[in-house]
Amino acid sequence: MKKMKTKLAFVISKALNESLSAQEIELMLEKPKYAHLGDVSFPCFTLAKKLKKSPQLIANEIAAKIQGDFIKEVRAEQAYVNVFFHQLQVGKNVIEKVLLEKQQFGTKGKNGQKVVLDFSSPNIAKPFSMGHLRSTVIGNALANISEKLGYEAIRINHLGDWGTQFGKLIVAYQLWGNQQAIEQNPIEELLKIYVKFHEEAEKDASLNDKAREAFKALEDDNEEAHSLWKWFRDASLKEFEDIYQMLGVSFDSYHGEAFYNDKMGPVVEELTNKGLLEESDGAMVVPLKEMPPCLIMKKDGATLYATRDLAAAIYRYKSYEPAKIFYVVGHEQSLHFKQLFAVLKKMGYQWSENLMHVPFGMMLKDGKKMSTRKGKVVLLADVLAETIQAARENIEEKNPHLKNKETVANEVGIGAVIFNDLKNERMNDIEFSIEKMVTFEGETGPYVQYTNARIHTLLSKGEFSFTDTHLTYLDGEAWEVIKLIESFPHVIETAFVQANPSTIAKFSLQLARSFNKYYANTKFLTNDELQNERLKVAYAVSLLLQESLRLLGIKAPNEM
RNA sequence: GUCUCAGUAGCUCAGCUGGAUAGAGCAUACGCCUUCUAAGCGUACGGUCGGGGGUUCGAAUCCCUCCUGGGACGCCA
Repeated sequence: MKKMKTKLAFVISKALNESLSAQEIELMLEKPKYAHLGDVSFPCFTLAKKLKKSPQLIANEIAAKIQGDFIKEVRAEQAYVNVFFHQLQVGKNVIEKVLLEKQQFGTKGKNGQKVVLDFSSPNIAKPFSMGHLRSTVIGNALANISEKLGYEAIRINHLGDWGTQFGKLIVAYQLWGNQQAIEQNPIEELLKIYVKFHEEAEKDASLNDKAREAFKALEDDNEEAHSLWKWFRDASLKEFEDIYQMLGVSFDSYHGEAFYNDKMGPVVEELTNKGLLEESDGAMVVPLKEMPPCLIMKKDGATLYATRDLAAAIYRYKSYEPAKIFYVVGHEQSLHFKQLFAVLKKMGYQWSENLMHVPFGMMLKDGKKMSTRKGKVVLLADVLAETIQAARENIEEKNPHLKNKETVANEVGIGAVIFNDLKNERMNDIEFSIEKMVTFEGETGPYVQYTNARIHTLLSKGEFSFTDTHLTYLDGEAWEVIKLIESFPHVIETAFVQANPSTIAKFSLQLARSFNKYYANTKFLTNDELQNERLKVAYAVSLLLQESLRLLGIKAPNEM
């Protein structure tokens, strides 16, 4: 099935005796601002210069020449050629395609290429806050989108599992740690002794020296230090797993920072051999054009963040040979990634061009960055508990006889949180608001889920089944719905190209809204020959709503 | 200071590879459940698209400049 725009562009190109190619024309086609002006329009301003005629005249001439079985009417209005499609004809094509392909609509065949996604990446022994949600849900959605478009997605959780804080944790544990408490509540307890360490270190500076020693021991592979580190890591990870399970997120690799400890030496060596390193104030750096130099080694010879990321990029490229690597990491690290990619390029790695930083805005509280220290951190687990509770209350109030109440409450509550995040333009900062998240009206995840659930009721009450995929009738009010359905494959591709899942969230809202409008004014269960035709459209809508939600990592209950 | 992101309705945001009359949701007011889930639908109210220049037949959209706010800028990650 060709896109309607593509078909129309072809016809217009012919009308112009192919003085412009169909591809060129397709780029010029636009969606009229108002529905009464048609489905697609072709502005003739630019042609006016070329043909030395008034745009109105050109519009008239083109309008007179174009026709096709899918075109119902063509009007020249001012400088525009406004085209109205034959609604049933288009609807027939689109619905048939969706009914046949179901959730595979818009899916592309496997292309044999891999996409590596580095996302979520929380720090060990620190709470999983609302701040970590963004990377997690954006990365997960991008992975799903990549798979839909034929890529194999490799999901990597680049854990923050190394660094001097582990020296502090080890010392703190040896002084005040309680094994049982940590087993039961790892992150809370570890955070507690971590905070205590900082308080005590204010009074007794020798603690910091001890922490340095402990970290040194850890780096030297001291057995006790290592086993403590591993224990902290495992225990934290176990707790993160609960969150990931709620969010429906999984990973192919948990190789965090520690994994690259033994892989940085060769990178430094390679940089040296390639003559890229320079000494600067005692540190080793790679100077870069038009940006600050990239620090590779501290004056004490220790490696840095950038060194680790270089090692990771090279390792990942060698292991997977991916077509793309996405780094779903906050915007505040944009410079770091620019430097990282530039250094790889200087090292002669052509593939550095396939690395893409996918930045996003911050989660703010009271207009400011959330900070663990200032007690401004909001735990994701707490937020999810609240939204699930809100979903429970809604169910009790609105649909008390629902089966699987608890499952649905989870799906709705969690979906609300994920959707609330993904509907936003990636780069925008988001002001944290629990009130907004427990509101299930308007532009929210539950609104989309609810629309889908109502369609399921329609389908089951109407005993919908289709023996043929042919659509024989279409309500005028369903036209906007049909046009949206047609655009779905394009929406997915845009989301991928722009690495922006919000495109899909916005699409799902539009589709739900336009269906609800249709639904509000149309009786579906009429027990006549039209019932099944209307249900075909409704079914197609529900398939796309479910698929959109799935791509975003959100469940779509049949009832709620 | 340099770089970067943002500034659109009371609030939260969409629209930004330039196009016809500026779009949603929330909030407010008023309607619509004796028939498909009211977590829904409708009507009304609401705008110097941060300011000023420029490019263009045409600018919320592109360029310059200024203002405001966030972030990043060598030995943290």
